[in-house]
Amino acid sequence: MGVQFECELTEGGALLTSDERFKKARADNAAEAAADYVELIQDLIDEFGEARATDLATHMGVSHVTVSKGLQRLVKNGLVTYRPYRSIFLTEKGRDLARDARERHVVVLQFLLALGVPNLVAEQDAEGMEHHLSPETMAAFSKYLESARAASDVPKN
Amino acid sequence: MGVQFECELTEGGALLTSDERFKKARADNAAEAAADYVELIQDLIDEFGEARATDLATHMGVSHVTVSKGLQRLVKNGLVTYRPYRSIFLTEKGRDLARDARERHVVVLQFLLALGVPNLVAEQDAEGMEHHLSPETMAAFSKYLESARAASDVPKN
DNA sequence: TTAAACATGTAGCCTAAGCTAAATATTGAG
DNA sequence: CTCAATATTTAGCTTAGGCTACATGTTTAA
Ligand SMILES: [Mn+2]
Ligand SMILES: [Mn+2]
Ligand SMILES: [Mn+2]
Ligand SMILES: [Mn+2]
Repeated sequence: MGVQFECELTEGGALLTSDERFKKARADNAAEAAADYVELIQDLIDEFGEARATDLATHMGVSHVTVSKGLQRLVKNGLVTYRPYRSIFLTEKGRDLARDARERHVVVLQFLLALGVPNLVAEQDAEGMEHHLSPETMAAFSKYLESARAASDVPKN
Repeated sequence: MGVQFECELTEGGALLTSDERFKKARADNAAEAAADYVELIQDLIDEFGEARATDLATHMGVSHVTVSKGLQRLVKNGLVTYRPYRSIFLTEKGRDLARDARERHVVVLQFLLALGVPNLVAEQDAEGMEHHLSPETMAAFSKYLESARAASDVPKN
């Protein structure tokens, strides 16, 4: 499986590549829910000391039933532990994913703001984009962010 | 339905917003497949004069069965027409969506390249990101692209 | 003109994510 | 201590998007 038919180098350098891009995008989509869950769980823990299913439902705009099933999936995937009617904990793996998710979220958001995108819109776009950024693109965003800060932040010197 | 509980303005300007972001991201994900289909169909028509189901399967890296069902959904949503064993056509609505999808694809890709992201990676990230950009962010990307071009393209003057 | 190769469709299965309605567990006021 | 409010789970349904195996239609080369 994988690149079975190289690239179809369409002379014009046009867009006729192979399946890889699409597969990657689909995989990213599948991982999206998990990342959003653990990120939010960590946020709730940081702000309120604990995360409960109801809070997740409220903040994600889904029913509590959806959250319940979602949590069962997270447990199955080793990202979360919890006992019925108790608060939710992240596993080591869950915390790692949450940290990564938060990092992305912040970088993407700051980047969009630096580009001049209005706050609310930037929040929305970041929520979707954050799941589709390679390390290289993350690095490029960060780099831009730094130079943008350098240019405006310290007009001294 | 919608913003039922305004924003929970967490003093620190932190990330405790409400459900809207997540809902939008989910909707964008749902629309993603359709956009990718019509974009690819238009690309194939432009390059080869027609689009067939097999080609779609090959290029998207899914089985022909998945494409068959996908096409039925597209028909149901008024984006495509086709007769069994014949080539695939976009409706007016389908062409509009394809045009929009291509525009986004190009802008996002060019933007990432301008930021210094390597070609292959940029292709991949663009394939996912392109579905999560508001008009505002698109505009910001375009603007950046123009200024970047102005800075390097015409060193004269 | 017919058989093989190729393209498309159908049957039937799966998982993720969503939902409502209904059952059950926990918490908290009186 | 008990009953109501709140939280959680379960049952059972939906749609999108995948899949394999198999059936059927179309093209093409002998
Ligand atoms: Mn997100
Ligand atoms: Mn996020
Ligand atoms: Mn795409
Ligand atoms: Mn695209």
